[in-house]
Amino acid sequence: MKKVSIIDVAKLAGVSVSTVSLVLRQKGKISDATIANVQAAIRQLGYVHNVAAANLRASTSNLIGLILRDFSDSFSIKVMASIVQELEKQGYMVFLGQPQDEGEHLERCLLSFKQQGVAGVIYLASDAASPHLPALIRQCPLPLVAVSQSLLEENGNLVMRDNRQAAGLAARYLIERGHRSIGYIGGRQESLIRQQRLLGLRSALVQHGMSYKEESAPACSDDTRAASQATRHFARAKQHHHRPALPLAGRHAWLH
DNA sequence: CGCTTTGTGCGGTGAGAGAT
DNA sequence: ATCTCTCACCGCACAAAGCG
Repeated sequence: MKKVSIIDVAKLAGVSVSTVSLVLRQKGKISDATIANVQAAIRQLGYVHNVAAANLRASTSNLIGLILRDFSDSFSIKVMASIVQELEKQGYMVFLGQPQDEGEHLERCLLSFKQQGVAGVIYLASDAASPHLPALIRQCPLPLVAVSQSLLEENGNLVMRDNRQAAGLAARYLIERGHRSIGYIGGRQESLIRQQRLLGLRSALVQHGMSYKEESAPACSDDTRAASQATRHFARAKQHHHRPALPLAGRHAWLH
């Protein structure tokens, strides 16, 4: 059971291999009759276009190396899913790498990408405490796009989320609706996302003549339970703090 | 004999030539 | 002008040939 090649198709269709190649890629001017002929031969033989060989000849690659730093981060997973979907649409295949650290593991990961001849690398950063990419990524000679949930102080191709602006927008939204006691819940203390959002919150509050208090922004780990516990705790403390006569509902709000 | 150089095949593509 | 074909080549592995 020999593998079917473009030569077999050409023989069966009674044309040359280059004509088959042109039909496969829908290039050049090929008569409808020949196209139908070739396609019938392809169907009959069950031929499958060998993209690896095509890439070899054309010195191209349809492989993209995707590095996902944090598999437990649901946001990164969603970003990855979208990336894979879009790349597949454009005829690319994704190689997934999950280095355990930013040193030796990452180096091995990049090496295997190079060995596979990837066209480029997409780096999905984790919510690290550092606003910088790992040195190995920065020095990577392959075309690179870095995706981060927080702002990075880097040059190059970056896709980032502006947490500072987002928190500012959210805070302004609440202020415009009359809320005057605005808190922020979430993120571990050292989280860069948290720090950037607090900056946005603080500057929005200050702009509206309100003050930002440290105790209005309790930190907690990222999981839902921790967040809900922190929220309950926070709400209770708030109620305690104010006189019961104060209409709490509609006057207090917190970002999460 | 052991090392190095050269040739060939893998499955395709691209430029340019050839046939109608 | 259209359509199709010939030939060299991609990067690597493996085999055959060359050589001291």
